[in-house]
Amino acid sequence: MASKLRYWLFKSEPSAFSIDDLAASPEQTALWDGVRNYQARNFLRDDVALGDLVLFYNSREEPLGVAGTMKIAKAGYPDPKQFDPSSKYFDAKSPADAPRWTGVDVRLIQKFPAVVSREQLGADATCAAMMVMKRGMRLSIQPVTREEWLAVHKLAGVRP
DNA sequence: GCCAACGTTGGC
DNA sequence: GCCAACGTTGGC
Repeated sequence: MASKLRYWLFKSEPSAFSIDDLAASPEQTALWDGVRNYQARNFLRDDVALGDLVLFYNSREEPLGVAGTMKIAKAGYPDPKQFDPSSKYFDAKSPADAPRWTGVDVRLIQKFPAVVSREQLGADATCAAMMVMKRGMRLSIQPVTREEWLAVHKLAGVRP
């Protein structure tokens, strides 16, 4: 029996990895790596499952907001960058036989016609309650509800 | 660029 | 195991 589909929000700085970068990736699929926060890692490792649906959120750089959607193409596996000394995400303390950090593969579903801004999100009763709208909530991998998923699509003017 | 909020580190 | 110092996140 299939497990219940979950909904998530992943943050990325567009200058590091944008939704256009994802669209330009082979098969519009890429490794979501570099998560170095334990709570976010636990979500990636334990809860994010194949087929789950994800909001792509532009963090720290304009245009802030939800740029589009993607789905999980491969569930959690060791983030290779933790073993790459040339990477800023290298972690010398991560044991090779028990990797500390997890990545997942994501595949583009759609880029929204325009980024759904924080102003739009804040003006919507459903979206305003999302974790990402809370001040000081820094978690880069967040669960969202089905209602929030649908409300963001309504604001974007597209079908889920 | 500012600064508040948060997570991690390290001395004790 | 506490907690101050420090580094990072992230909106403004």
